[in-house]
Amino acid sequence: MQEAAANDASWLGRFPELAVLSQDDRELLGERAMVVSLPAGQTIFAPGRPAEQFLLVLDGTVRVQQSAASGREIVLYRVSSGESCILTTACLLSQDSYYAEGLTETAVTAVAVPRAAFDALMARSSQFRQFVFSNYAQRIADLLHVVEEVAFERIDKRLAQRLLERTGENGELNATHQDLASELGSVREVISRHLKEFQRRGWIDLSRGRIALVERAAIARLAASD
Amino acid sequence: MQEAAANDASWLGRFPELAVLSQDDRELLGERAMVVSLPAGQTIFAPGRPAEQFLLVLDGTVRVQQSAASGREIVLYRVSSGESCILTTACLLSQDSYYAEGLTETAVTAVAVPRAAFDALMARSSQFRQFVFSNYAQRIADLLHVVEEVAFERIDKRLAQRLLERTGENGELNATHQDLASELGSVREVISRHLKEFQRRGWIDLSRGRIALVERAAIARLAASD
DNA sequence: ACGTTTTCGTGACTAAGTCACAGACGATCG
DNA sequence: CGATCGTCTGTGACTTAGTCACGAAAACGT
Repeated sequence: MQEAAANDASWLGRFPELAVLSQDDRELLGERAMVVSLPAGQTIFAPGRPAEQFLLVLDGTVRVQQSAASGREIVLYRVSSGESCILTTACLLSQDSYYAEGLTETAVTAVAVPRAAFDALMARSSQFRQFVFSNYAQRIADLLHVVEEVAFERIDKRLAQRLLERTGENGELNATHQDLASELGSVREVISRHLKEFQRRGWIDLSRGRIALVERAAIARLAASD
Repeated sequence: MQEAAANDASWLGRFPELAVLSQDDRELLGERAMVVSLPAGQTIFAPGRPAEQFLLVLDGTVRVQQSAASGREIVLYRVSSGESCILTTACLLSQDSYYAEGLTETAVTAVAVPRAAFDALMARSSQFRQFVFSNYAQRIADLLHVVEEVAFERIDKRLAQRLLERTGENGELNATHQDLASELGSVREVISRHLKEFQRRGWIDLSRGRIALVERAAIARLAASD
């Protein structure tokens, strides 16, 4: 059995884009980065709190959302295994931080790269820069997608998309109507009425805090409708 | 009178954050970057078109917007003197580009930094990296702001904000109702009705393609209302 | 002056969000 | 087990936003 060194960097295997780093660069990450574990439901960044490290998620998911003063919320994107929190890091470094916050949705293990090591890698590795920029690009694309949906798409279509995205193998989803409303930046009443209508059409099965897909194909059709 | 060298970099004065670059780095920019002029109304980037250079705007403004299949549009942000187009550069480098496009709103002069020089500077100058990241942060903050507004704010308030933002000294704005609708991701009829109501209250003066603010204070009150 | 194009106005309708309140479910505790 | 309590869901009445269809008015060129 192989023993893991203190500065083990075997987690690098989770990030294919980092596999191309030089031996030196990998060693730097192994030495300076720390694997951290976080429980579910923890706020890992929020407005006003400076972000002092670059996080790479190994397991679990982090939900990044925006909350309005009214209490309404909208999910911007999720960071899951093999992805990074780069965007919000930079965002929170800026002076006027906007109201975005990150929450662990499940228990999360992540690699924390200290600011100094991050900067050193940006300086010496073009592959690392490539990794960082493509991460940025992905997140920006996610944000543009949110803008597009919220500005131009119907709520029933967006709801159908979320139901498909967020149900597991078994076709079930444990979420309240309010949870779904917060995903989409809408309100409970509207979501309840659409869910009711989906149920009336026999597409889903509703019970308290749980939704089961019955006619996945019909939902997919609505989700893909122009 | 001082003669400008072919590799003049006097434009660097427009970017205070780049003033701290070393002499070497400034020379690199002077040698490799090119000042370009673009007419108004030109598409400078669009989905599918690869972005092969990093643009720094010297004069004029670039409007970055998103267009839906339905024809509806929304302005994401504007890039003006002393700012850069960094965000969309990275975004368009990514594989699945979303529908964001950049248009020169006025005639624009800009500095184009080729990809290779950009990469070299990212490698050797921490100040340049700082500049790039703070530019990213600003744009991301802009996008989050758009999400917040479009998801949670009333259209009359957003319209009032835009009227204030986009009127000049003289309190006038040359724009059609459709133009304003495209700013906000809304539709002409809705904007027309709100403008009509503003006029009825004596806040503005309407004529074809032109809006004049009469009661700026009242509009500002609506724009700032919770 | 005439027809053309663009911009603007409006009514009738559908969709989304707000407000207020009632009922229903599920956990917990005597 | 049955009563109680917090959370979740259902619903009606209303406001705001967006859609559709059409027509009128203003600028423009010839």
